[in-house]
Amino acid sequence: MKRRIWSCKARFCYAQNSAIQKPTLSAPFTSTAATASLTKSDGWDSPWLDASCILQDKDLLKKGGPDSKTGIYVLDLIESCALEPDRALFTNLIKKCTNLKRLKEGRLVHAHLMSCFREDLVMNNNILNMYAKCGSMEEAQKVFEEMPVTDTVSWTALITGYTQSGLLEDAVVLFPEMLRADVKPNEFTLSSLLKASGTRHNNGFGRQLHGYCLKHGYILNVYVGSALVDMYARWENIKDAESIFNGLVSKNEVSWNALIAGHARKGEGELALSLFSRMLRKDFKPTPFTYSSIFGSLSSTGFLEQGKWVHAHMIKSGSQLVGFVGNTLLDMYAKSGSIEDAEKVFSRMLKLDLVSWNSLLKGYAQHGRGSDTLELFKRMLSIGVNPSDVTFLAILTACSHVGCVQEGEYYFQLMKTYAVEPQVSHYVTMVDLFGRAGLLDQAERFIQNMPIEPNTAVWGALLGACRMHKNLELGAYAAQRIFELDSNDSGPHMLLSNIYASAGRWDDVANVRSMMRVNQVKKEPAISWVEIKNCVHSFVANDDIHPQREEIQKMWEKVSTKIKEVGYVPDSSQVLFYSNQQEKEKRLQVHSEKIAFAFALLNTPPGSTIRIKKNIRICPDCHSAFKFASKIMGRDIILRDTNRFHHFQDGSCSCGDYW
DNA sequence: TTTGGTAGTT
Repeated sequence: MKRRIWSCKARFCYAQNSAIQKPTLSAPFTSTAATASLTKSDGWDSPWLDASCILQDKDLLKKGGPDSKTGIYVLDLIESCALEPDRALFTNLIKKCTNLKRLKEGRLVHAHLMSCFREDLVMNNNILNMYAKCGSMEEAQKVFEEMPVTDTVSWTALITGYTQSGLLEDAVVLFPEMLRADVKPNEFTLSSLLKASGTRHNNGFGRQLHGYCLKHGYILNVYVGSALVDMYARWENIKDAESIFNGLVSKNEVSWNALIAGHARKGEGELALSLFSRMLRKDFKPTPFTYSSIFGSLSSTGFLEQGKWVHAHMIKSGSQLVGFVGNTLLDMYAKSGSIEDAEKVFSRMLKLDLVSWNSLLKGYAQHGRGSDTLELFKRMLSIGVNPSDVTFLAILTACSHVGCVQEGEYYFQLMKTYAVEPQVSHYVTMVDLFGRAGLLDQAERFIQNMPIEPNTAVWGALLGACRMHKNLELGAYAAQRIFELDSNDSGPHMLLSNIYASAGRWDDVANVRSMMRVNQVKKEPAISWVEIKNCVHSFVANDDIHPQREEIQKMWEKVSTKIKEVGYVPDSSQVLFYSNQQEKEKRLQVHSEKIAFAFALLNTPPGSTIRIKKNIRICPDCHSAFKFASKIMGRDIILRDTNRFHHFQDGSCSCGDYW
């Protein structure tokens, strides 16, 4: 073994130093000068280490050999190649470097190759592909430019390299150049170019490619077909994606996955799910990509039953809880309000990565499980996982959610220790933390001292806190800062209007409302969803077209009477969206989540948990009403609003009123 | 005798 290391060290130095000549065993293996020059010229830490690592890296030896064809190890391959250049062995070796993404070793093999296969088209294509796959596009381009002859494979390898490195423009410009050089693209070239086009904003080129594929019959190829479906789906043009998909002569799992992912990205969970069922009926087997898309699409809708059904399907089909599927499943459970299921997934995952830790941390934080968040964070640090900006956002959210101001400040400082630069979202959370705890002045000072320019979200956090603590003056100031930056958002207008309303300043309320009319600010309707027996029902405030309208009305009146008896006082602000006192008396607004709650009471068995989702932030009045209702009606209520969960149980809420 | 398409936590 020792002999091999030394002899190879010598040859590697030689290879780098004088690549043109044929390598031989008589190379100067003790040449420290050669080693030194390598260190300088190539920027390697130690060429000796790089050379020997190919021999000592058990992983490489295990993965790389013994070779299935020749039965010899990578190590032997290098030796044999150096002694007697052999086409098949060299090809094998460069392919191994490509597959294992071993750029440094690949360079060494390249240096050996230059002496004997300089003019060889296929060998050059192999080398070009190695650099492209290892992500070194400069070297790939250089090899390409120095090749005496190029063919479709060379161009394709280069295009694919640029596409996979995210250098889309570089990939795309090669297509006309290729045609000018009279080299014909094939199905490999086209599928790669279509992939690049899918992530570009310019649709014109993609459509031209589509035309080219139709004209030359490439549409029959399953790779080209799937890439076309994917391209249109990424442009959010699901209609065209679907019609191409339906017209495909040959389809496989990837074609289905491309379309399902298209629906998933648009948050169309039900459509994604119906495609999933169609896929099963046609005897296609879902892959990890399918499950990942489906779980992702269901987590954006936030409902549980259908997600559980797909999870059960995955278990039955024998699919392992691998990598990214585990993470999307965990995230789905956390976002659907079942943090217990998210914990189970976390504990059963074969391999945890940073995303897994962050997902559960975020889940805990959003569910108001402050101490669980911090304990998990400590566990994560103790096993040496490096926290990211996402990790710290979850930690700060947890602190804000449970009102731990000092801890929040501590963790904000801790970010420096881990060299994590605070983003604007971290500042927003800190303002939220101070604001919810009623430390409004401190929140304002924090904003004034920010090293980056505060945006509308930062001022919005302060405005929200002012609404909560009924601070008129500071609220108006924060709102003003927001209107300077963006005068079209309805959220801050409504918050400001509510602040004035709760103080009885009707003139100011009217002013804000007229300002909204002048600026043509439209309020998004508040919608609440509730899932009952696999079916999602949606409600808006003052819903008066629902078939069960009267029963719902009666049920809410019953609940409302009961909770008023034990101390619930409706906040007057809930009716202040109306412009005057008269209108207020004419119509009493019942918020959409209350209607959804009454509907769920009518349609679910006693004792079962009610899960509601709302598209905007829950108001203090509803928060208080649900606390009372959970006790009086004996129901657990899990309510998800814009970014957090409120778990109402026996008269209290998981967020400890830091809503 | 080398080149291709599908998922993504804040």
